[in-house]
Amino acid sequence: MKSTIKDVAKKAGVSIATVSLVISDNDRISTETKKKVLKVIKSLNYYPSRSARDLVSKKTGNIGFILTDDHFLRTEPFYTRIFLGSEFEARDGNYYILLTTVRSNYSKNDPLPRFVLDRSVDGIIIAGKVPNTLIDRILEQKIPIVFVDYTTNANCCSQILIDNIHGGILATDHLIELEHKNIGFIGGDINHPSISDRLNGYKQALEKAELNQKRI
Amino acid sequence: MKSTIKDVAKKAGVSIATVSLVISDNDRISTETKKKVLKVIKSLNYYPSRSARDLVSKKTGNIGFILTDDHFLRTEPFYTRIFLGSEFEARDGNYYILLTTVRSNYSKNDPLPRFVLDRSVDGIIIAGKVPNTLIDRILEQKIPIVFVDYTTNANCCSQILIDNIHGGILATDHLIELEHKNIGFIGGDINHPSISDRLNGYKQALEKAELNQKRI
DNA sequence: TTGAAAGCGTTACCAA
DNA sequence: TTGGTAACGCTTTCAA
Repeated sequence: MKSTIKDVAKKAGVSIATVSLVISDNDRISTETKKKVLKVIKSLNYYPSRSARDLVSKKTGNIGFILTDDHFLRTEPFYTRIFLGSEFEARDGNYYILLTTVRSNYSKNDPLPRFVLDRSVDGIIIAGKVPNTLIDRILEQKIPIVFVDYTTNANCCSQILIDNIHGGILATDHLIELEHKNIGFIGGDINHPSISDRLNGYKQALEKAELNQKRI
Repeated sequence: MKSTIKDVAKKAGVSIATVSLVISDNDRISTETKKKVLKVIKSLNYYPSRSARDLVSKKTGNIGFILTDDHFLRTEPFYTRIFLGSEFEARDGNYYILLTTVRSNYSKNDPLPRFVLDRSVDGIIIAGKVPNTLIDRILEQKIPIVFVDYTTNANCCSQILIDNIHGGILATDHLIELEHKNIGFIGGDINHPSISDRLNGYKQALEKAELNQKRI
């Protein structure tokens, strides 16, 4: 049976309030009691119940992570890496990540991710391009969003972006320096800001070099 | 502000007990009240609080998912697919998946995944080969495990396996039928049951065909 | 520095 | 068929 804060309190001979304070590392607890309680906690292998804690603190301790299924299944595990990185950081902050994929052709009638419906997350990370309808509907729910590698005109949210324009310039410049004359551009979904930015950088570099440009 | 079961009860003119019964679709509620309550629920955009629910029901509504980081980051998104599939099914059952990766060289001193420490999951899925130390330590905590594409001698748990031996036979047979004479075998970690099984199938097929075998 | 007790939003039991 | 209420495990005032 999992031990509760009561068990700890009883065994340590203090009140549950004290135990709670020790757990939150409150400074108005004497070093002595703190030490004592801590020892009992360890001996009982006690961990606070997340649900009880969440219930009173009105937090969920979860962060939602949304990407489209095709992004996630890409052979190039770019988004998988971002997901993993998020998980690492979340762990540090004592958060869990709830991942869900949505169809890239998400439509108005598709249901919202469950964690937004039942408010199981304190905030949401959106990685890569997702349908705008979805974003709007989440925004309606007043859940904070952070974008990674995607930008939307809604200037609602923090965005973590790559300098794709500069990347495009650098890549193209490199080829120009090698004295290549016919430099093409292969991109994916041109509607994705990252791709169009790279194309942009590519064009800028070419213009600067006054070369012909060819687009594949 | 998120509405609670109390708000629903008040607006519907019933007790919270009744609302709770309606939510769990209990049959001893008259169709009439049920309809009424359901309408209020919708109008209030009410969703039960997960933490409150978990607290009393002593469930977490979460399933842990463990794999090693290198498995997850593989270019071939095999395990990513398994993860996604699990997520789909979990969704159906109103569960969330908590994913965590562990280092493939997990050692005794590394911490257990947080969700096992604080018991944030009702059960765990382990995909692919993970260190045995880890498995043992989870088992100690009496958390149910299901293995996917990995088997351990501990016959503690359900296991979902691929018939790799037969797969190895099929592949080798195919090449034999094409009259190839020098058939090699390229595998990954030979300690992974899946790989050694395939090698096994390969050998069996060769023996049956009385060919020389070569191993790369 | 510590403790008592209210309250968080549910579920489940027992009455009505 | 419905309602009252204890209980879940914790945090957080307010007192002591």
